[in-house]
Amino acid sequence: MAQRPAGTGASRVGTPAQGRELRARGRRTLRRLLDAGVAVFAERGLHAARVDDIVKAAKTSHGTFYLYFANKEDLFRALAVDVAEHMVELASEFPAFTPDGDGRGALRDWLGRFADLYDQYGPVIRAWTEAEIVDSEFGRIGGELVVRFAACLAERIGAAAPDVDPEVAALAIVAMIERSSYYVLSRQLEVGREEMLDTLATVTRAAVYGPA
Amino acid sequence: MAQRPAGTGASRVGTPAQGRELRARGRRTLRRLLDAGVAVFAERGLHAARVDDIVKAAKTSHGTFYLYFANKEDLFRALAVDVAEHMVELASEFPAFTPDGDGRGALRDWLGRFADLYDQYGPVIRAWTEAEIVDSEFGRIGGELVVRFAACLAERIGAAAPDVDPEVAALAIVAMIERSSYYVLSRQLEVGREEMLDTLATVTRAAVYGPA
Amino acid sequence: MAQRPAGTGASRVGTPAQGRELRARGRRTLRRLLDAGVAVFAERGLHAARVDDIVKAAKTSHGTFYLYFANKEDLFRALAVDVAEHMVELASEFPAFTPDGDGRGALRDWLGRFADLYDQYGPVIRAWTEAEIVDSEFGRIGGELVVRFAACLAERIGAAAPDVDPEVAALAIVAMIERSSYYVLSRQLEVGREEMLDTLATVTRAAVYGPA
Amino acid sequence: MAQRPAGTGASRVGTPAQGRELRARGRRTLRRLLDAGVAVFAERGLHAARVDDIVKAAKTSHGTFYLYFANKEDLFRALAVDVAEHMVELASEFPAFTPDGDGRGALRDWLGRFADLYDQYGPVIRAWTEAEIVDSEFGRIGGELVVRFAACLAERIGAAAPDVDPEVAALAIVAMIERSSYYVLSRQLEVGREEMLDTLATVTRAAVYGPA
DNA sequence: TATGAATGAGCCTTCATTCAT
DNA sequence: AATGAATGAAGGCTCATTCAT
Repeated sequence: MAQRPAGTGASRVGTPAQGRELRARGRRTLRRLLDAGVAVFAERGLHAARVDDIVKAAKTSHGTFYLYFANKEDLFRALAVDVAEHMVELASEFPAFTPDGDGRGALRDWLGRFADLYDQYGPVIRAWTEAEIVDSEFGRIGGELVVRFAACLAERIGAAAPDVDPEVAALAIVAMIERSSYYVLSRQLEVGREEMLDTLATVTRAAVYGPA
Repeated sequence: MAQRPAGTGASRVGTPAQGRELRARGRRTLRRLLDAGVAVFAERGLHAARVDDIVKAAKTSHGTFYLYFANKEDLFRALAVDVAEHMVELASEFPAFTPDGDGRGALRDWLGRFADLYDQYGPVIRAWTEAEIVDSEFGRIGGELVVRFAACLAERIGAAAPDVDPEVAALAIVAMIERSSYYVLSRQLEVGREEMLDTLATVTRAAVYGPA
Repeated sequence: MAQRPAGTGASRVGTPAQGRELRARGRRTLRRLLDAGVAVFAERGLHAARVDDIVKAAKTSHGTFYLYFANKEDLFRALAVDVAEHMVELASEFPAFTPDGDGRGALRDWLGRFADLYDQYGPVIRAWTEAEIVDSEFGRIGGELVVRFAACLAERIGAAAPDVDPEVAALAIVAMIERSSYYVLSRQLEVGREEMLDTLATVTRAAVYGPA
Repeated sequence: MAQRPAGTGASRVGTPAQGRELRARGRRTLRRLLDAGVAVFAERGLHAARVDDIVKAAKTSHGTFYLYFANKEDLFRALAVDVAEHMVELASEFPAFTPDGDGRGALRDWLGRFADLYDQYGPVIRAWTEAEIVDSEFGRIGGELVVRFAACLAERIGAAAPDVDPEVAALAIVAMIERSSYYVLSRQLEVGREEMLDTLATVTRAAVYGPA
């Protein structure tokens, strides 16, 4: 998804200053850098990741890195924006809650898609939590995303469970889903994907509809 | 490295076994450093925190810092161990679930105490998530803590909700509580403490007992 | 650490196996650093020499230094290995002893070559004795060198003077030659080069052939 | 030997500023510090030796150290002066060379006494060579000592071997003896004391009297 | 478009020395 | 006479960023 031909509306991540057209070679280099970014942020976290690690992983040079990104944060932002779009899209497809069994199936499917996204972009998502120091730029990007994400859920919850604050409940549930995915990914919780999805579906649904 | 002094009973932090006894002055310095650590980790996070920030906050010198701690991580560990003990203690007091109204009140109280702990030590707790790179020492401390914490809940949940994997459910709930506290503390969620507690109590209870 | 470049034939220093090929500019920088190392170690000794002194002498920056060497010791090692090769080579050319006058001339020539080597690399050789704490790496390099150096002499001595332990005698003579060169270089002994060489030739020869 | 009662001509090492009388306790502390100095300089060398090492070895405190010595160098100087006196004394007893067998026996005895001294004070002697950077104070102390030491020999040699520069020859021989002792002490040369003494006696004698 | 090389501010850590009790 | 505690100037090393080719 993350292409860099400047000037096209399709582009999601941008070159630092100059918005130059990229030829095939440039596009390949850019892609290598983005992929390397995901890999290195995954392995070392945002702060510990060095530009040197990234260019080595991308098999390119420091000079080249700065041809494509203004700095390390710029690369992170590019990845983050990309993830954000995916997540917002996913959030907008959060299934409507209904008390019948169908609702549960749709919810489980949706959770499966979230897990897929997390598998792919987890490192970037996690790096946000590392950057959540309030006044930093990343913190804001991450924070806004979570809030936006939660807002989508809040709508559905508002209808289904009138006795809780929908915003808070939604955020709580997002937190639950995100962290659970994280624990599974980082092997802190030794449990299979399917079991996690089942449990999350059950618990999430219960949390919204509440006890009898 | 200068060893940290043996415990004095009053505090649990900064007191590994091998240390020498500290005089009153030394104890005061140690306390200033520990407090400064919490403050600085809160403000800047683990990586961004500089020893210089900490000694300035503690109104002492670099040399003195290294008299009490081997390095920044050592200070963090001291704080982390302290938090861990508090949290494990709190976890062991997680109220038994009962379907009547009493259960909800106890749960809300317990959540209140968790929120208090988070107010005090949130920075340290959060810094863990920053350090969760799997093979690092901190990651392990933090990971183990969460698991232990969740295990306490799992016991109760196992009895109350036989149709979910208690471990996963417990971890999911812990995640929800922790992250929610975090969002409130970091002002990413603009909501009052009481509302958060109410909502969390409702949702948590519902999550465990499920829909009618 | 940035690896040091592969050898270019012209020089043997700073050229471990694994390194990348250096361009002309890089080679010049490396050479400046090596030369600066000799100069600074000469002036201040191994311990007292600061990386800062070295980079100033080489007219380059700290960062650059660490591009070529892992640390001060690594630079020293590079120089030491270089010296060691020269010395071993020289040792292998130690003249065969014969009781006639010819032997003495060859010996004097050889001593002259040793003195030349000492003029050029004395600082490094001397720094070894500073590092001779037994279990350190340098100590070992230096120690092995002296032993190897002495072994070459021992062969000749074994034949010439059967009534002394050739190894010990060789080492004693090496010690004498090295220290004398050192005293002259460090101006602790105010004597001209030629006189020193004459005396050493006489004494060394006498030491081997012994009294009538 | 190294007592510190100020004001008595017998004293060889002195307290920094105040020349106060020492009671029994003080004398014991002083001795512990001096002994610790020898031990630590032996183990780590002059530069690498830390005051902290010394006070730990002496089972006393930093504060106490500075009660007895102005600084680390002052302690070293105290030890050095002490050694110097012993060495000069020994040098003055260097046996007169005579071509008969008796001379060899006396020489061997003398070398044995030198070896004893080296066993005891080797570390300090060696530390000199580490400090021989020309313009340092220690370098001067050490250098002068060697020169003085050599001068004693030079007198005898001048008579015995008129065809070499006696000063140079003496220095060369001193160098040989000192380094050989060093190599044996530091285990770089695996040879027994007796063999070393025999060989040194033979070689030294031969060096002076020359071949038949 | 790519890259090898250089830079230097910034941070961590050590250790000789001083101070207060 | 002794000591625990404090200090801060050095000095080592890293790494984001820039430059010249």
